[in-house]
Amino acid sequence: MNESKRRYTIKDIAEQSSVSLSTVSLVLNDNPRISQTTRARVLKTIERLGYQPNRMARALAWRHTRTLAILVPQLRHAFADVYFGEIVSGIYDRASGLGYKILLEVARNEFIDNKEYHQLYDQKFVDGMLFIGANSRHRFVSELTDGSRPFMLVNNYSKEFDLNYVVSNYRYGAWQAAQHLVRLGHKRIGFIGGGVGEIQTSQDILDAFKEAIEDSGIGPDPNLIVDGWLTEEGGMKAAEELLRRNPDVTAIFSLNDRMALGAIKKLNELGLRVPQDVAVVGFDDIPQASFAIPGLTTVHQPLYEIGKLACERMVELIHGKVSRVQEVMPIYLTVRESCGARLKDGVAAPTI
Amino acid sequence: MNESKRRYTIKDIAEQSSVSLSTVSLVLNDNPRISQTTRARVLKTIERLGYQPNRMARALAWRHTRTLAILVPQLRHAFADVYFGEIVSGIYDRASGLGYKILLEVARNEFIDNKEYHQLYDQKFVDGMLFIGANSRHRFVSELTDGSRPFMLVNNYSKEFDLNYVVSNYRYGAWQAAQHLVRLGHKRIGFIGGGVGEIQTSQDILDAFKEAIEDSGIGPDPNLIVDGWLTEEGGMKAAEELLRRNPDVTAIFSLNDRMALGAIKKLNELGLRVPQDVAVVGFDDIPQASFAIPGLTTVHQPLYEIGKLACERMVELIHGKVSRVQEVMPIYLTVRESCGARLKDGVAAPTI
DNA sequence: CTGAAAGCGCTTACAG
DNA sequence: CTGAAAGCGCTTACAG
Repeated sequence: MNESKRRYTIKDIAEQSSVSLSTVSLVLNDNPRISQTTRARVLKTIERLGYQPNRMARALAWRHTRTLAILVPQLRHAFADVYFGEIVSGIYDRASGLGYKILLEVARNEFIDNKEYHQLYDQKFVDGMLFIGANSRHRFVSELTDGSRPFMLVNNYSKEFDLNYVVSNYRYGAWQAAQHLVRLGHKRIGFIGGGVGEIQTSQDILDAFKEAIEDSGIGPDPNLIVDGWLTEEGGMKAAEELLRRNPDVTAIFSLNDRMALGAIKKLNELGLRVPQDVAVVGFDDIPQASFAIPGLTTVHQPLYEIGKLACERMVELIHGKVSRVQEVMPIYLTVRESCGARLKDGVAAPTI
Repeated sequence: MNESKRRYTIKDIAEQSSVSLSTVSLVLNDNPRISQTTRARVLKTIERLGYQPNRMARALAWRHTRTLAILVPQLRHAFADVYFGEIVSGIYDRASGLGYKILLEVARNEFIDNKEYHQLYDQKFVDGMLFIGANSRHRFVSELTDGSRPFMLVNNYSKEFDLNYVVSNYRYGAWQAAQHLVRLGHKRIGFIGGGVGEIQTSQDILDAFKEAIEDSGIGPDPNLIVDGWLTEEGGMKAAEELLRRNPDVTAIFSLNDRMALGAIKKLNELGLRVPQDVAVVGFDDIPQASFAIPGLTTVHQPLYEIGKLACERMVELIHGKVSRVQEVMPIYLTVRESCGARLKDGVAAPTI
């Protein structure tokens, strides 16, 4: 039951198999040079002793660790945010299949000031890093453009720096959602934003929203745009402010689901019905969106798949199979009840 | 901008500082034996070259990595579950403050079959492991009882095995919630469970629920107990089944918030008002609970704090400062609107 | 097909 | 107060 205190090393295996250290190492690495018979013999004693090669020693000799870092911005309880969680799950699952371990990192101030984004690579702790949720204040990413340290933005991109990324088609998604509201006859549509001007994809959503609105002949109105800080609390406050400034609003486009859920909560408190009095559409399609009351119409982002793809490409980057990855994933509107287009559950929404 | 390809090593620092390797290593480890002057000199060239010690080499020499693994069960997109996410955030934040890195692991079949729960330690990949969400099928934990490999159950415990854990007082929490419902006059109270018989804390909730009900003179009724698999979908199905079997139900106690939210959704679809027709209480107090409509009355678990404490104790375990940790955290009911005790927002609930 | 030796980049007794 | 040397546990040319 209780294994002996000292772990076995390659030396033990060599001795007990009557071969050299090199030979053991070579079979450990599936080198075809070793004959089947000695290979089998070595494998047997490895099995018998339950030997596990020390990964630190291998990493030191190999100069890589088969470990990837997932980096997220410093937010309150970042790992409890479903948006990040879905992507992390995708990355983890793919990494696991490819034999990679996942290390968690938060872009705290010290992380940036101490250049830990370099240290992680240089201390040979990770082979690559995936950044979810980067914003314009994370200027250090500019030091990761040259490709010497495999780095990627996940579901985000940069116009300023030439970085690797996998991102969904935010503009098209936002355009679809806005068009949907317009086609439903709404003319006074409020916009609850978050991260606009700081997060490229937030900017994209707002831009596409404006474009869709104006394409429909509805003039832009700065009064209809408020900030909700991407949180439920923020969404509540934003909805309140929006209604105060524009009592005639009949629809709200929220830049993410968390704010949309907050907005619905506030609308409810104000005695306004969703969607009869005010229609609401969100963005992301987090799992909670479908269990909200009413079910939230929102732009579905394939978060988990984005995570998987990003991880896969990252490993290709590490192995030098590709030198640049800049991929855009399709994205579509999921119609539920909060926009009023669907009257009965189970009935497909009219695309008009 | 672009650093030279080869990273500096301790040897470079030694040469450029005109000292030996040992000396550099000793200042790296803050050894007081080194004089202030040479120490300063070495530090200067470390600074100048931007030298970073290779962590793999240190780990090899030290025989530990200052890395902790967080283990979760194999669930669909486990890291997107807010329950886990809150705890992970707590562990991460504390680990970060203590200079530890966090590695993610899922208890997949291969993880168990290949004894990766041993490998992780024996390959010197992690110094300790924290398991969130263990259930009775994870029998491998029995091999982690002897303390040779620092291991801990987070917000869970075992009656069968003598393991380290930090857990909240589930029984008392459940008892409070059940009592609350009883005092509100409910006599036909449905119970939506999940993991009962597999997860010790789930069993505890059910036991405490039954106890509270029976203490109040209400006889037990197996018909009132259904399984909702701990998910929103499951909660919806469970609520439906519960109402079908017991049209006279006036309250529902859900073993977690996710199912409670699903139950409310289903009640809504069935045209039943919460709390007027059916009161609902949940368990966990995930962030979403307060933004649900109506706000969910639920037992607040200090998930983030539990994660922090578990991490802190784990590090003490690693350093041999403690040899056993079995701590229970207090827990209390948070009253919102879904139980009907609170009529207006902002008004404190009567404890009766 | 196999082995001896140098090397990966540190740490830590042991001398001095 | 500082240095030479052995060691942590592997891998990988280089010989043979």
